[in-house]
Amino acid sequence: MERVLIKELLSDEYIGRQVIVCGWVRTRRESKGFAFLIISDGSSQDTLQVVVSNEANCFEQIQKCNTGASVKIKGFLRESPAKGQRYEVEAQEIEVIGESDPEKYPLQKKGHTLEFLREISHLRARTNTFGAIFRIRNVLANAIHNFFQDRGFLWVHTPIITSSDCEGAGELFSVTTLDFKNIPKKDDMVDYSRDFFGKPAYLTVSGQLEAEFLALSLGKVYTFGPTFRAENSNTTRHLSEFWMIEPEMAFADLKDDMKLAEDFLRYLFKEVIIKCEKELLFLQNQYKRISLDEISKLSDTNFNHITYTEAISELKKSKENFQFTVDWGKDLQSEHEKYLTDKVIGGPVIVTDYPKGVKAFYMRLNNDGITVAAMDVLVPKVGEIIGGSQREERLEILENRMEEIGISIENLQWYLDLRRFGTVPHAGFGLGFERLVQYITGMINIRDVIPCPRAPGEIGF
RNA sequence: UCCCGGGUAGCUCAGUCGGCAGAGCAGGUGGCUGUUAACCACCCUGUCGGGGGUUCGAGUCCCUCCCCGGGAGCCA
Repeated sequence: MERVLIKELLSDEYIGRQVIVCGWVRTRRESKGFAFLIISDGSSQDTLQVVVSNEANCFEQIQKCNTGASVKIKGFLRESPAKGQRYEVEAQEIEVIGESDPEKYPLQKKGHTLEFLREISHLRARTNTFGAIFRIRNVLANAIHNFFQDRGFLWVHTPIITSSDCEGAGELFSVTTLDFKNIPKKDDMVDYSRDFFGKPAYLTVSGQLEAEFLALSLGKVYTFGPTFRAENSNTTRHLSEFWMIEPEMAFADLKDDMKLAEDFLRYLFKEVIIKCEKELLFLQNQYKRISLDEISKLSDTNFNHITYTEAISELKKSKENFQFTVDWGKDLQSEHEKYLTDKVIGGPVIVTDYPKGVKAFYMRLNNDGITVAAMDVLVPKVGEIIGGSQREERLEILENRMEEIGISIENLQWYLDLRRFGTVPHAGFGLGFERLVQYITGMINIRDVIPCPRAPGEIGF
């Protein structure tokens, strides 16, 4: 007899059939005549109620079915005579595969705070909340691939170890095999020629520059992989290791880029509603921070567009008492972004055409000479979820920008080659995967949407 | 890194003016019931984050360090 997942089991199809279910005990309720077990197996938001009659041979096994124990149960699926669940399994055989000492098992038959669960990351996926989050995370990851694959994008694998430290995307983690107790020096400086790669190496902060050369050969590509930032950021929306999706398209401008970003997000909202309705409903009821209706509405409506200049004028009009002054030329602060999404728009918004001074060197200079073809997708509560742009494809202008900002032209000759030989307009963006999951699940802290969060001082699991 | 708020039983938290260390939940035992985070009774549970100081006496006041949370900056 084959084992059946709870996800498949709870249906009329299995009524009256003998089945085997494996999982972990959530709770046990005992009485003289009956015992009830609640089992979860990770396949579904639903749990399974197992009824054990005191006349069954396996009744004595109940003593070992403490919270956390792993069990294999053989029995018949029945329609449940009591309220609270539609189906249940009437147990005939119970095998306790792995016991769990109730005095030591940290997960109790009660609610726990997210902070506490963060300290037991190796067990928290057994809870309703984290089960829901990680199933949603999986569905989104899969949907991301489907979206791009359906549209002819190639998944490309950009390096995790890089030598370029000039993207300005943040602080880098060094990668080295040098012996810290005996660091080779030359002229009082670290002699990297003796290091593994013969020069300094780092963990990647972005695969964009590599994605660009692949797009300028293959047409449409995307990356989906881990990214590392060594900033000492202690916030609810930063991780030191996170996953990023970076599509890049040749023969495309900012409008195409925006359209892609919008279609992309709408598709993901739609998919998660179709495939994770139970998970979303659970999170909605438990934390009251998301609404299925809202996500559903988002999956079907166009995003608002606003230029940076318009945004500044909206912010100046407002009577809000901002901590940071609003000035054309300065970057938008969190409080400004929140005001735009929550008060002005009331939903996600795409802000475009930022002053060149607040954006990266590779963004395409607009005809006005002072703004660049950039776009940020801002969402309520989380803030920036996507940052993208049309890239500067004109060699001379790009060189001038790099000089202006002080970026080594020498080290990026390969990047400039793309403008020397068959340059084309191209555009792309970066989506922070965890921020997407955070936005959709409504989790306050980004550390709760990734199995093993990496942040300053946090590398426990 | 900066600004706030915290750290007391396994978990969540109360602890007044400096004077015997508390509750709910969890756990254990017994009872009871097709039970639903069951219910009822009883029982068990402490490095009050670490170190130093003031005091007859410190969970409580002072200094210091560590850790956690929220906000900010940096960014996705």
